[in-house]
This record gives sequence, C-alpha cells and structure tokens, in this order.
Amino acid sequence: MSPAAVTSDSTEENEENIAIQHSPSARKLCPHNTNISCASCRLNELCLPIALNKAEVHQLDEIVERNRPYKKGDHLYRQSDEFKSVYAVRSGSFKSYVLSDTGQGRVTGFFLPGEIIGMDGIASKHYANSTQALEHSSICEIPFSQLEKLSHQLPNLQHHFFAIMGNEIAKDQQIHTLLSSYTAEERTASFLLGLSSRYARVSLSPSRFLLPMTRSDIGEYLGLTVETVSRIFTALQRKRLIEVNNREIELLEIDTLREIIGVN
Amino acid sequence: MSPAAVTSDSTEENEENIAIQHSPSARKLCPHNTNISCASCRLNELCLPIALNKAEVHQLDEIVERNRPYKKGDHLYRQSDEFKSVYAVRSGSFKSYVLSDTGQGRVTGFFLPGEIIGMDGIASKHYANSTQALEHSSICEIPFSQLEKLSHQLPNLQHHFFAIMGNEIAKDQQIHTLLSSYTAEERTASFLLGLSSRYARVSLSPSRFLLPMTRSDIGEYLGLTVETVSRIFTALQRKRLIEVNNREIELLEIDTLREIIGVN
DNA sequence: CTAGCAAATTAATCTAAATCAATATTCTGC
DNA sequence: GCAGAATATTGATTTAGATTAATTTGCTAG
Repeated sequence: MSPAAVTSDSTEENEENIAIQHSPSARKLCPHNTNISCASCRLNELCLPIALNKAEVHQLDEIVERNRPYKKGDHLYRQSDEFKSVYAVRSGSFKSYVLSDTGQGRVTGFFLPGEIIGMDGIASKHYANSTQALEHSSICEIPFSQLEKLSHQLPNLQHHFFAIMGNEIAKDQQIHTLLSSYTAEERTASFLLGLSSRYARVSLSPSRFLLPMTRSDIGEYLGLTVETVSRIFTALQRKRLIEVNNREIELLEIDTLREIIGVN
Repeated sequence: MSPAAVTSDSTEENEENIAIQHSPSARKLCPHNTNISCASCRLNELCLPIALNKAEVHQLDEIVERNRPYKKGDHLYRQSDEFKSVYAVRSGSFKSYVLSDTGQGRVTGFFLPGEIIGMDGIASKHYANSTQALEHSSICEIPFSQLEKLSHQLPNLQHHFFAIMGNEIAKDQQIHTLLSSYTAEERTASFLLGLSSRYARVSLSPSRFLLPMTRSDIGEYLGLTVETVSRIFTALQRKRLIEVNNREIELLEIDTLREIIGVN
C-alpha cells in the first residue's frame, strides 16, 4: 500500500471538503443521514442498543454524536492520538492500520456497519492504530468517558459492552491462530467467509458482495502479499468456488470453502 | 465447585497424583498459599485491585475464590466449557491453546503472575480455548457475574476492567502485526523482550529468567516450527545477544534485540 | 474522451522457513 | 541410577509464498 493513499487527506484538506459537502442544506439530502436516533436505527439490534430497553436507548442516544459522513480516505483518528471515543459504523466501512518504521502499512482490522472501532485505545488512552474510511461512510461517535458513566447507571449496557470487548478479544485470537498456522488459501477462504457472515449480519447477501478494500489491504491483513492474494482469488475462481470481478465477489460454494479451513 | 474445575491433563499420567496431592491435609502445607487476601497480595498493584481503595479491595476480596494450586498440565478450563470466571495468576504460569481438527495444538497465549485469563469467553459464554498450567501454579478465580455486579457498584473497578480488556485487545493486535509481517528472528526477539518486560513487571529480572514453556509452545505461539525456534535461539546466542541454556535465558544485549524488531 | 495513475493480474525466480531425518540432551518415574 | 519418554538441537532438502518484473485493467480529473 502506498503511503500516498494513507496520507492523501491532510486534516486541513478535510475541513474544506466537509464545509462544502456538508453544509446545513446539503446535510439533509445526504444519503448517509446523520439524524437517525438509536431507537430508529436499522442497526440497533446489533450495535450498542441491543439489550437495552426503550428508556435506556434514549439515554444512550443522548451521548451519541452523529458526525458528518466521512469520505474515502478520511481518518477517524490516527495512531497515538489521544483516546476519546469509540465509534460505531453506521454505513460504509473502515480499516485500521499501523505504520512500520519503513513506512509500510499493516492492516489490523476492517469494520463494517454495526461494528465498534477504537477499543484498542481504552487501556493506554491513546489509539494504537490509525483508522480510515474505505468508502463514503458514516459513524456514531460515543465519547468513552460518557459511555463509562452511563454503563455505570445501566447494568445492561455495562454487560453488553463487556460482551463487545470480549468478542473483540475472541476474534483477535482467532486471527492469531489463522496467521500462525494457516496457508495462504486457508487464510483467504477464511477471510471471505468472515466477510460473508458479517454482511449477513446486516441483512446483506452472504454470497454476493463488494470488497471495500484493495487486494493490498487484504494481503496486509492476512500476512500475504498482493500478488499472493490475487493468485489465490484466481485459483479459487478456477476451482469454481468463487467468482471474482475486481471488487465484486460471489461465493459459489460456501460449504467447500468451509472445508478448506476445516480440513487442516 | 472449584475442585471439579481442575482437571488433569489428558495424558492421564497424573490422575492418582492429584488425589494424593490435593487431599484436604496436603492443602495447608502447599507453598502456593491459598489464604492471601487481595489487600496483602504482592501483586495487588498490577492485578484487579489496582485503583481500588481499601474498602473496595475488601469487597473484591469477598468474591475472589482462591483455589488450591494447579500442577503442571492441569487445566483451568477447556475449550467450549461454559464460561463462568476469569482468573488472575498468582504464581506460576499458564498457556492457552486451541486444538485444530488434526489434533495439532496452537498456543494462543501465555500468562504470568498478575495477568488475567479467560476473557475470550465473555462474549460467547463459552471459553474459546483451553488453558493449562505450565508449572506448579496458583490462581485467583473471579466469578464473572459477581465481578460484573461489583463493577456496577464500584466505578473504579468497572473502569479498570475496561482497561484490562482494552489492554488485551491492544496486545492481541500487536501480535497480529507481528505474525503478519515479521521474520522468524524478529518474532523471537519480540517474544523474548515481551517476556522480559512482563517479568520486570512482577519485580523479577528482565534479563535473566526461565522459560516456563517448551520450544514447541513458543513455535506454535509465534507461527514457527520448533526447529526454527531452536535455530534462532542458537543464532542469537552466536551473535552474543542472548545466552541460552535449555530453559534458562539471559538477554545480553537488550538494545540490540530491540533494534532487531524496530528496524524492519 | 483521454492522460496518468492506482490497482490487479500473471509469470519467472528466489529464499525463509518448513519438512524430513538423525542425534543429543534433559526430565520422570521406578 | 537407569530406562524410556519428552524435549531440544543440528543438518539436508523441499516448498510455499516472497520478490522482481512486466502487463493489463480500471478509475479520476482535466
């Protein structure tokens, strides 16, 4: 991944675009509506409000900041920025990455609607990675100190946030196993199946979807090179397990893909 | 409840020993004292009690169960057991691992005194891996439902437990980066330096320590084979960066080891 | 529409680490 | 202390995936 892609948006440049694109009048017309309450959000069954009753959701609503949309490449935060909030993806997608000394990026995660970003900063009070929109996306920002305060009032919220963090831990450990012992093909199959079920979770097709990230992003995430990712895609296509068309993916044989990971 | 929770290693070599060693009378004589309160525990500055005041530590004490010691190979819990508690290591060390279909183990983590085990089970209510003592070890068991209840009463505890989980997430993501782009030597150096600072944390020497795990465990954890781990150890020794004597490790050139990871 | 660049594919070669194999060392229980 | 089993080391060979390189496709801005 070229450094240019990462740094293409300076903060300043950002501000102007935002001023233009998201003027009060434009705001209402924007498809990534910023005025949805948690109560009416289509994601409220998977996001933070899950397990909260009406009154509680209302309280949560009060602390959620619905920011203006992010354009492709815009940063949510950067590595070592002071930790202030966690974010829930409302639409679009994001990637987290760290930069090595040599300027090489290493993608540490992808985030789809309903998923929570930024928990890596909780302990150290500084984000451990940078996070960037992969496409035009919208976000709910939840200031963490307020989330903590509210969690203290609402046992359900505390319980649920523990669960969200626990889920992140379990997921990260699965990736540990993936990277420490799976082949390139297994990693790739696992990655596609993972995306598939995450799309299913938000009521999108589990067998046909667009990849919001580049092959390079995928490679960095899976510990492979772009070339290898590309080759594996071609190979899986030749085996008629998937159909690839640039960013468009169709999973033709989900069960066989599952076998690829299960077998070894 | 607790005695049943301890299960002997599947290599049924020690069934009888358990019966003998953990009889009620033997218990009192055990060097890994089970009657230390959190308030008087030498680890209370790094473990859960940190940031709690005296009265609060006392409340925490009430819910902590100090189980009898675990022998090498004893399991704290097994993959897919119902999640009930998190555990704080009081002495000794543990490893977590998952078994692949082929029966191959993959080590997912090592735990030293003052560290918390079991958070991977919080979300799904079932442990995602098995955890086993690497040596004679002792544990504080903290039933999670009670920890949640108490966290709700003590904002400091809630805050701290969020931090502990956040730390786990950040740590897991570092390993993700390690596995996805570091060479065998870099991984090994990073592993040794990690152990070093974890030992320092519990006031043990950061430059001289015993590895509680086998080369094979290290290999599985780092995504390398035993042979490679052994070779790297030998190579680092030849470079006079470390001194290895079976399980005994001395870090001779910590800064140079750091450079190994920093450079690429 | 097209120039210019980013992203993706494909092929040829190389290499770090795996695998295979043999030996040495260290633990464990009798 | 000794036998047998783990554990660890070392060497020879193989290989999966990296690297290098060239080409193609797609995308964006003028």
